[in-house]
Amino acid sequence: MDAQLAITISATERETGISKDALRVWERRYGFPQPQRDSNDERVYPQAQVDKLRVVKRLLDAGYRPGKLLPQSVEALLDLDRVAPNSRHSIDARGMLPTVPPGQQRYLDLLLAHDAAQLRETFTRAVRRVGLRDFILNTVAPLTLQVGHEWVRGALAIHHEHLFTETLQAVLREAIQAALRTKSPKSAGDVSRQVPIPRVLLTTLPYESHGLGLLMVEAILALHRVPCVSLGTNTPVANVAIAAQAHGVDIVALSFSQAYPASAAVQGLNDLRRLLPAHTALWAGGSCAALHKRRYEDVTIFSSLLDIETALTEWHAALMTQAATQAATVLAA
Amino acid sequence: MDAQLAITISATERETGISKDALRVWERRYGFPQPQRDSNDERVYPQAQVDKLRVVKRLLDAGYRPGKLLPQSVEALLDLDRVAPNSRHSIDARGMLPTVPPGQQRYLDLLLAHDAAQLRETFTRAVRRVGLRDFILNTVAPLTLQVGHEWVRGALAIHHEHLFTETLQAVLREAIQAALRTKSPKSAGDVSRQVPIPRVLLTTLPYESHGLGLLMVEAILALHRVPCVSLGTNTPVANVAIAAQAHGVDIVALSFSQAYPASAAVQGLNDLRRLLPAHTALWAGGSCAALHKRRYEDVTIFSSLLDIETALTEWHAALMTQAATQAATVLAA
DNA sequence: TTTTACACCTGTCCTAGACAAACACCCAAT
DNA sequence: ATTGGGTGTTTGTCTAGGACAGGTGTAAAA
Repeated sequence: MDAQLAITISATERETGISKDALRVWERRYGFPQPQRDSNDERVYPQAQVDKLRVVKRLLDAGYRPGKLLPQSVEALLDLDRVAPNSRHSIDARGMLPTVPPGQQRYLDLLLAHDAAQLRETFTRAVRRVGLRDFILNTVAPLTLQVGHEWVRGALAIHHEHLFTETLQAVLREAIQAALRTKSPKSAGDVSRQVPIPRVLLTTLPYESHGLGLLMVEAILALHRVPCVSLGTNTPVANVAIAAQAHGVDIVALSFSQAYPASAAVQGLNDLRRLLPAHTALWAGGSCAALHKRRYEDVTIFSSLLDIETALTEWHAALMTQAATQAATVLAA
Repeated sequence: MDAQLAITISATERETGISKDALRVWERRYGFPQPQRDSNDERVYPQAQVDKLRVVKRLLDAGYRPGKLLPQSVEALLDLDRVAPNSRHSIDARGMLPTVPPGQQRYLDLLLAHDAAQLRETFTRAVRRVGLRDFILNTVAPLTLQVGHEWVRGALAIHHEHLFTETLQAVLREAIQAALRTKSPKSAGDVSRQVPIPRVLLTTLPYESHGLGLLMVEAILALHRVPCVSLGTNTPVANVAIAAQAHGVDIVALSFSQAYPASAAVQGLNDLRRLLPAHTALWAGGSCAALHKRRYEDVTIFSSLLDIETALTEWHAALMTQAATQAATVLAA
């Protein structure tokens, strides 16, 4: 039974997202993890250690450092995750909150009950009731954080998270299509009246396979009648730049989840900014810590989905100014 | 310029799917790849070598062996890919064909032209014209293979493939919803009349992030009024088993792409079969070589999407037999 | 023709050391 | 009180070659 629950170093890497190299060097330096050995003298990680590693990974992503975390017990770590985290280390405390907002408990219950049909139905009804915009801002965004939190806590298993993602993906895609099909934007008294519509390319960089963020952005933009070209997840930086030029887009928007490696985010954004033409705007959002710690040259950082709408109006304003300047130049000449 | 096109060993692993360990050991044993070194004496792979590695990977997945491939030149390798491959080594020759079927060239052209809107529109029209079933069997399935082939050849870039996948995903999801919404199955004179509908769980095992196969299966099943619970991609074996029981499904269906590591497929399928209750059927399909080479106990292997419909009628037949036997037993008692 | 035995091929794991980049911290200067 | 520039520490990833289990192909035996 114990042997059944112990897994190889490869499997541990896959399940925790911690590299084999890191697992070995932690063992050497901090004494944890301390895997058993099988008959070939190869590392075998018991379930309990894998569970602790998952919590460690979560806290690392929140900005804590390995030296502080690894010597501690699981209980102490879970306390860190429960308690409001060190403000120096964490930007976004929402995912850490122990209390479940009342409106969300219903979804979590359906998820726990594996009621796929009902879950989907409830999502669809919620979209109809409160509208796509409120649904995303007040339901999807916080619920996604909550599900991630419950998974680390052990309250939800991976397949719950998968079901959640898959169901929500289907609902959002349907809602996006419906929003774009609406011919006359009567109720949407916003920036889209007769002004030029920006062309947007949407994707994530390599190692980022979390695609819900992209769909949320796509949905918000669809409400403003901005259709997107989405490349899905895991697009290499060089290819993002090539695709941006080929599609002739005005804006490239990237999404980074909480678990995205900070160094890759920084380098990816800077590289991409260099590869893109100056007139192409670069937007980046998501709960990755590196986004909000660093400063970037000519990259717009979003800390909330609401910022998209602000940025959209700013983009229009910049375009107007530019057009006015050009007109003035022409007149002066 | 040369430096710009050279990448680290991590990036090479990511772009080719060949592990760092394998890259180093190939260099030691076969003399290829032979990366340059940067100022820190670390490996730096020029673009040309990465390109060759991609072709090598493709041929490895098709059943060739490293010892035969690595000493050869790129040109020789591309010839291997062009010519009909060794029948001992390859099960599915369709992906290797150099000729592009006439109906597909249109899609490839749109993809090359980055015309996302038109591509989607053309797909949608094709579904309406020939129906979802024919669309999948005659267009999506072969086109997916073709796109993979063109990518290895270098005719398509990664972002083309991403756009293809994303667009098709949206179209298929919409079509699936439409198929399920159709209340009365007038035209579909098939197995679904009053007979019990099997509950199906759909997913892929870890390291398999190719989700189009799942959507194709989901669509075919939707046409037979079989709704699926899909967990998306990359679900650990243990969690598939737990989810299958939690959802109370009759069938677990897995998809394996051509690049899926053979050993993982064999072990994953056998492990899963052991973890699932005997009355739960296990289906596996896709162009992974290991599926068709090995024999499995009580696992149904699909070599074509058409097999799904056969298996569905067989499932019903088995159910009837079982019910009849039970009834007979009751009468006898 | 099918089966068994043996040799070779091949990817992943191992150890242990080195180092660059990121981080934490302190102090001086604005 | 905040900013800027040190300095020392922390930390992930790279390096090397060796070892080995399991897969593959081939040749001999049934």
